[in-house]
Amino acid sequence: MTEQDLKSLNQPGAPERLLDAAVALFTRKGYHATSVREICETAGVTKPVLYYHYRNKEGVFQAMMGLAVAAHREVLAQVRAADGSAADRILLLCERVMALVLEHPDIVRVIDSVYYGPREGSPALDFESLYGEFDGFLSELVQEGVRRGEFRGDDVEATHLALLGAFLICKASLHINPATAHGCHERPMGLGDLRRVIGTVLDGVRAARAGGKEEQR
Amino acid sequence: MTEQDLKSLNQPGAPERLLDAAVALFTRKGYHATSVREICETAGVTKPVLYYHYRNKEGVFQAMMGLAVAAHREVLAQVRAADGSAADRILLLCERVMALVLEHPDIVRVIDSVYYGPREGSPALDFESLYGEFDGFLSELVQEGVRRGEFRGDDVEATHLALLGAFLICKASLHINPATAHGCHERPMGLGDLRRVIGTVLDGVRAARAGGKEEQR
DNA sequence: GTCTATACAATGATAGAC
DNA sequence: GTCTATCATTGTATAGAC
Repeated sequence: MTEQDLKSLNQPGAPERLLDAAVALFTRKGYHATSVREICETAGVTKPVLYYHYRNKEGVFQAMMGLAVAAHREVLAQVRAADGSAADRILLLCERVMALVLEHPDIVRVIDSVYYGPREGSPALDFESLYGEFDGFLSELVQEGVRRGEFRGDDVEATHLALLGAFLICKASLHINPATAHGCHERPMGLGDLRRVIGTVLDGVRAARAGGKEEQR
Repeated sequence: MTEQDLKSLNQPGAPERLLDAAVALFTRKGYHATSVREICETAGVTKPVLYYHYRNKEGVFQAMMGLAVAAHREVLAQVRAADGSAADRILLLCERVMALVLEHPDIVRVIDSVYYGPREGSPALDFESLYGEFDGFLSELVQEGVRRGEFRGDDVEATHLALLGAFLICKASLHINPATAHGCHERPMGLGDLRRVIGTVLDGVRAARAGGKEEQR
């Protein structure tokens, strides 16, 4: 191990420190309310250092997004390679993405706050690479389940949305403010909760073995 | 009709114009990024007028919240007074609240952006009076359904969360950015879509008449 | 209730030396 | 790559006249 490697392990360089500082501040104060000055002070560097490594404040945000998109893509690829029933794979997809979310709650909070935030003045967000790919894959899996006769096929879109909602409600628990926790979101949700909620929805769309509606195929 | 009434109908006073301008700007640019200067210019008044009628920028936001909470409370009271099966009342609750949401998309967008936004620097938000009361009522209705034998009672919390998720995913379509629409959210959802998604979840938790698990009662 | 005028801190960003 | 010094701009908020 060279001296260079050792240094980069124990003492992250300015770019890494800037990115960490930015994520922490974006989470706490939001993208707009976080000033370049604060990011630099937290990272222990001066402003021109930020403008040198990243183009500007949005550059820091986009660097963070790049990491998130890459990690998300990797998870999707893993699930695509897995086999099993449609229900198994839907559960696997949701679990894996949720695990990623729970691993990086700050980054997800920042991304969500931009997603649900205003359009003007916010950094560009590569929706398609995040929610879009997840959505699309989930939709494919539902259709596959219908083709295989696993699921009822009377309203594929509603099934897709109900599953997405189940995932969303668990992810939303990341945004709980402990000071004002309420109702269903008195505690953050874990993977176990996700499994139960997804399972409840899947139970409803499973093709009944005896009786019940049956269609196409 | 007095001259005063006529005036207030055709030419809303400074407070109303300020509130309308603020909601529009908060929606487009976000709470933090909207300046007092802009609100006043849009409303056609000068800054001291805003500081006179509302205490400051947050005062304008809280005035908007007050209207939203009042309207929401009224809807909940109407549904509480209604009768029917638990499933009927759950559907009614979701439909009525969704109708309110669709009536005031801008206000909901602003509230959501604060809910999902950062904690520091954001205006205080009376969660309990909005999501909290809705959550609590929905939970009561699910429990009522189990007591009556309408629903399976093996996982009341998961049922509650699945229903909440179904509502959430429909509401989330308000945040679609037409420029970057993706997957399931290519079009905004309407009341018909909500009914289908809620219906799909309800189908899954309904106590089977013949076969299937049956419990407590 | 509404105005003009202003105080004063903080912002994103850069020039130019080292 | 990193620094010091500085820029123009915008932010919230108020004093005091009418």
